This record gives sequence, structure tokens and C-alpha cells, in this order.
Amino acid sequence: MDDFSSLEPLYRRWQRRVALSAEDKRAIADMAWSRRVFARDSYLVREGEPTSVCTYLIHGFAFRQKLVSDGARQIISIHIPGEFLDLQNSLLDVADHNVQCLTRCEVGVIHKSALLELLASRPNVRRAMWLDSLIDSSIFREWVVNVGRRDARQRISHLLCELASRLKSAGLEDGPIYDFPLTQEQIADCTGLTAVHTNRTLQSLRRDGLISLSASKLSILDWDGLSELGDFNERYLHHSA
Amino acid sequence: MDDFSSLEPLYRRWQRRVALSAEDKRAIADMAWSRRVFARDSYLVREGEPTSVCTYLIHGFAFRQKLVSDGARQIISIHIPGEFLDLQNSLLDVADHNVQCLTRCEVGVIHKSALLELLASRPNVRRAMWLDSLIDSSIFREWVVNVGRRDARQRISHLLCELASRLKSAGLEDGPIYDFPLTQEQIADCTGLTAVHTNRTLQSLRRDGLISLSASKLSILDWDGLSELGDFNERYLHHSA
DNA sequence: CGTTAATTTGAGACCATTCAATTTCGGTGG
DNA sequence: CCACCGAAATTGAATGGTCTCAAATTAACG
Repeated sequence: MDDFSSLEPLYRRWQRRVALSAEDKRAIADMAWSRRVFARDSYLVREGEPTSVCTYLIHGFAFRQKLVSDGARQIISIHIPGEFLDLQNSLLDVADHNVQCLTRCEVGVIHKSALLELLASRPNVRRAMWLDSLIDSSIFREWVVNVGRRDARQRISHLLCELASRLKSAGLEDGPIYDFPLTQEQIADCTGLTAVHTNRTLQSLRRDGLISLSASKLSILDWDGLSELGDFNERYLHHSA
Repeated sequence: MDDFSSLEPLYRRWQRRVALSAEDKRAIADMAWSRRVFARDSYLVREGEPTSVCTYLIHGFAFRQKLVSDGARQIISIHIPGEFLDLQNSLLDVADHNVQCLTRCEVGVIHKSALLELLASRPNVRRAMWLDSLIDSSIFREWVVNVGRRDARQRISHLLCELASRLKSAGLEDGPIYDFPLTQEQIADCTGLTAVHTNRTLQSLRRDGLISLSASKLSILDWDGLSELGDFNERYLHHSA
């Protein structure tokens, strides 16, 4: 990767759980990265296609989604800089979901073969990546719970808390005001609601003084209130250990 | 493990994706397994507890679940014999969800340390386990979609198709009649519905001649109809490759 | 400053929930 | 073998959260 600082967020996250040696970092940086930029809404991975590359998010936001038979979309996770976007797809042979840019995205692309070689030769990196994928998995589980057993106000509160907590943990934002990349339609697709009901629910959260959200700026005015309403407990994010 | 045949379903599943050598199998069989039996409903893992062992399901059915603030339960996945129940919990330090027996369960228990040693020394086993956890992950994603963007008839149809497909793929049942371990209340907890509405929805599926379900026996009378209704595409199960 | 996307509003319909009561089923003890 | 029991399944009626559809308003952007 031409600009090594792009890997800093990655190292920072991994170091919290796995000790990376200088050689580990060198092996990562020495990989055949290529930097690319994608426009908002463009697809990075398409369901059903064979996988050949793996993408690391440097700047911008991306999300995973699946489409159902009537054309409705369910967003499955949101990704922030410093995260790999499709480890899952890369290590399996055929993509089982779509990955799309939420905003303009700068990414580092590596070939599957280079990735596999790195995983084979660097045990610490392998462990870090595996843990990453286990944490992804934990987030999916929480999303099942969120759309399955919470009402609209709780679902949206939970989503906002998760994003704020992850951004803060990654050192990208440290409140009280966040750059918030989701439109109301996208919030709806994350929470299994309609855009109309999402709009009404956001209004109700604003009316209660929990948040203020406009012009792509979110501020969480009452963290305790919002996280309690949304039944948010950050254990599932495994920020430490 | 005293009875080596217990590991057959595991080998069979892994062999579909990773070539296991005789030494690999020996290393697995030689681990310090202990066989235990748990009663229906008993907890194998509790959210929030530090993890120390890993459990392999030999006989019976189990499930993962999380509870929300008002006490409601969301089931996150169902597990069938031959699967590891809590790899995710074991490799992280604190369990982020509960694992519970659906029926009386016979399991093989191994200590985390023995598991980590196996993973460090046997690359093929490591790869097989990682793929297992990636497929788990894929199933979670599909469940997010199921509860997020499908109506009651679709959700239940999809669940029934998934279980049938996995049982068949594991060589445990080969329809048209399946031993079906879920009560209607549990189906409800899988699909984010209430038990009452689950009951009515099952009746509607029966009325349409898609299934017959009673006395813990499920038969899928019209696979094509049920899978089309439930928008079921088994790609996400990654049965092959 | 025009054009399109995003947000907001209203009213009515519907899917799913709630609560309570009843029936059926599976297992147990006399 | 039948009576009994609790769990599971079923039914009814009323309520409600969310959806649908359509239109209006506001914000974003070149």
C-alpha cells in the first residue's frame, strides 16, 4: 500500500487483542496492495460471484446487504475505516451477500492468494483476522436479536449506539457529534422497518431529547437514555480482549 | 472421545471442503474429550461468563439465544449433531450469547487449551474450523434478512427449509418426514413472531398443502412451493466448496 | 438556481400482537 | 389401563404497531 498510515487503524484494532511483531507488520505492509476509490453506492462484492480479492476499508463507509424475492433490501452490517469488508466472502468460494459503498470509499485491494499466504505464514495475523471474523459474527447475532425482538424505537436506538460505540472505539469520532452516513431509508433497511416509519420514529427520539440528527450529523444528547431504551450492552462488540 | 464413531459426522462435513489426513483425524480423536449428557433446556453456555471449554454436539439438538430487556427471547441458530456449539464463544474470552439444549443432548467437551493446541498444530483442522465459523456467520446473516424483511409465512417456510436442507446435507435425515425438535413457541423465537401467530401461520401453511407438522414430525409436502414461498436459496449454507 | 434526492406529513388498511380461555397431547402414577 | 397433570397447541376478539400509498416540503448539489 503506497501510504502506510492507512494501515494504522488496522494495527491499532488488532493490537488490542493480539501482539503483532515488527515482522508481522512488515509482512502486512509488503503485501501487493492496490489502492482504489469507489463512488457512493457502487458494489464491491456481488452475491453469487466467485471471490478473487479482499478489500480493506481505508476511508468512507460501506455496508453488506442481501435482497429478498420482492426486491426489498436488508442491510446486515455497517463498516467503518480500518475494517476488512469481505473476509467471509474471500475465504469461501462464492459470495453469499453483497457489499456496497455507503459513501465514496477509498479501499486497499489484495488478491486472495496473497491474503492466504499471509495467513499461512503469520500466526499472529491469522489470529487477529479470525478474531475479527468472530466479532463480525457476534454483531450479526445481535442484529438478529435487534430486528427480531425489539420495537422500532429500540431498534433505531440500538443501531445508533452501536455505530457511536464502534467509531469511538476505533478512535474515529469521539462525540458528542458524529458524522452520520446513513439516510433514513438506509436506517430502515438496517432495522427491518420502512422509511416512513423510520422517519416518525426518529422524530419521536428527537422529541424525547435523546438525539438530534440532521444534515448527516448525529449527536447523542442522552447516551444513558438512548442506550437503555435500545437495550444496548456493548459486550457483543468485544472491544477489549 | 470413547466412541470414535461420534466424530464421523464431523469428518464427513469437513471433508467436503478440506482434505483431512490420517494424522489430522488422529489428532482430533486423541484430544482429551469427555462425553457428557445434558437434559432438555439446560444451558451449555451462559452470556457474560468466561469461556473455558468447547462443546461438540454428538446427539440431539441445541440452539443459541439472547434475551432482551423485557425478557423476550430471540433464537439465533439451531444446531444439529456433528456441529461445534460454541467455537465463537471459546475463542473469545467472554460469551456473548447463551447456548441451550433443545432436546436431551449428548456432547463431547474439550478444554479450550486442547482446542487451541489442535488449531496451532493442524493447519487442515484449523482451516476446516474457520470455514465452519464463516458458514455459521453466513447463516446469521440470512437470519437477519429473514426476520428483517420477510412476513410470517415466509419466515417460517424459510426456517423449515433451512433445517431440512442442513439435516439432509449432514446425512441425518433424508425426508420426506423429519424429526422436528421445535415447539411452536421456539419457532416463534426463531422468527421474531409470537407463539399465537406462529400457530396461525403454520395452519395456513398446512391449509395450502405445503407441510404437515404434528407430534414432532415435519413433512414437507411441497418442497418447491415451500422454498419459493420462503425465498429459500441454499447458497448461504455453502454445502459444497 | 434548477433538479433530484431525502425528509416529512396524512389517512386508512393490515399484519401481527395481546390477553384470556379452551382443547389436545404426552407423560406419569395409581 | 385409565385418570390425571402440565405442557403444547388452538381459538376468539380486540387492540395496536407498522405499512402502504400519495402528496408536500425541505435539503443537497452541480
